[in-house]
Amino acid sequence: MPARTASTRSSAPRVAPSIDVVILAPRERKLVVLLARGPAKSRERWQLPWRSLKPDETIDGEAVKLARKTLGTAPALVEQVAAFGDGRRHPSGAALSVAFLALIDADTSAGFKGDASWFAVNDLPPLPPRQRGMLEGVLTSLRARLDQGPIAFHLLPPTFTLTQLQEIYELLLGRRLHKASFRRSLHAAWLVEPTEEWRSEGRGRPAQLFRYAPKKRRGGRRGVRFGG
Amino acid sequence: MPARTASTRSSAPRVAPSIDVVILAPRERKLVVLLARGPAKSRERWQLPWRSLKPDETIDGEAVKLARKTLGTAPALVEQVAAFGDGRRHPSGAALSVAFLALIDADTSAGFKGDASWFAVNDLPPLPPRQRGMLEGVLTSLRARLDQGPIAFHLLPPTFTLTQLQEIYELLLGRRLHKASFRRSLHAAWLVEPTEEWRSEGRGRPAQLFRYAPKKRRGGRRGVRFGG
DNA sequence: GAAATAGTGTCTCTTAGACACTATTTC
DNA sequence: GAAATAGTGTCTAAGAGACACTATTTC
Repeated sequence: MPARTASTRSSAPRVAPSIDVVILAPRERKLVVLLARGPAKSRERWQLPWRSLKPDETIDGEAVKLARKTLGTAPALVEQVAAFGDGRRHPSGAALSVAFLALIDADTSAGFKGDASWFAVNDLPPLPPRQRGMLEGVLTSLRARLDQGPIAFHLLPPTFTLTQLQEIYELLLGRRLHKASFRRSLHAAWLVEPTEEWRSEGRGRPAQLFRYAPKKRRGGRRGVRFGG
Repeated sequence: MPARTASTRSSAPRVAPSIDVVILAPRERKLVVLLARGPAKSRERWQLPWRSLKPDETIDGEAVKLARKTLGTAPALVEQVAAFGDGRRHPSGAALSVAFLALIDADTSAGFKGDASWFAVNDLPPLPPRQRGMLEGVLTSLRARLDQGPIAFHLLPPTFTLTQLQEIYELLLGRRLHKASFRRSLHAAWLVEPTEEWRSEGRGRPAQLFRYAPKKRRGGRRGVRFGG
């Protein structure tokens, strides 16, 4: 394992890796992502928020700072997804970019005022090619991790109705879920607890508000899934 | 989104990101990882195989080359896991390292001759701290992805017995599985097909050999899992 | 025949999904 | 009362795990 010196034989200049954040929120039954305006010289008008990594910085720390700076608030969750070092173009010119997922709830995102704008993930403006791939990768990873941990709760305010929670799952999974079955599974997982409050939203019976409150009761895993 | 120039305000020198591979194989009911000797000056005698990324290189391409060079053969699978840019020490001195998983079957790994050596993942020599974290991360990710796709098959030769397959799953999951249930699930997933061959391994009834042959019959997804 | 390993049939229990219902609100 | 939304009870079907069995080999 030779300890390579940082020689620059190659034609391309050495550029520090970039950190890119995909900031997501639910909005009117759509997933929306926060995009920032690119500099005037850039080919694409909109870009994922990014910055270059300097030596001595940790990627997770810088990703949190970048998300907070773009958003004006701290997101409910910031998590690394993957590195992208294909040959595709990135505004930084870096050979390597690290994609981060950040989640924020609808209420907080609605209060957002800043340079950046929200776009539905199904209806996006052109993005630099590598960022396009990063966004796809983040969404795929988000769906895959949905059943691994309680990430969906980060897209909701502290208290929420069970219908809201189910809508988040339906949004992320892209399919309808069975109401009674969804609630039974939720009950069995001991992830939420009811509050004393009820919310009346227009006509129809008011819904009880719940809060995320995981109990330690972890049932033994069952079965082996052979995913295609 | 300022397009930063590669200024070097910081005290630390700019070092290109590293690419590190975790090459795994099954061996006598243990998972083993291939470690290379570090250079004389390095603190740890053994290291994950790594190299520095040069501009214009794609990380996936270079990871495959690195795995092939270390192993002498092409691994059955090479897949990116995550970037590690915590402050921990890496032999390259890089601020950022990208971890790759590589899998190879027992037969091929047994034929390996080279500078590197195999170590059981439960009984490892000291590694550079960041590499230690990378190895843990790769193993965690491998377990999590087991039910997402048929990665376990990459740890087996082209034909194998169902008992071998089950042992791989038990190795990766760290728990015993129920034989009849395992086979029923496997049958339902249409992932393997029997060959005409049978293998007699010492005493006991010979086992039929199977090969990996996924059929497109994908049943509709069921259920929502609320992972803790 | 004993020991060892491969492979299967049946029962039970859990749970996802369907269906149909009750409950509580606004209009 | 009609419409709309929240929440529940029961049945069914799939599948995971236990148990016990049969099958085929070596010694």
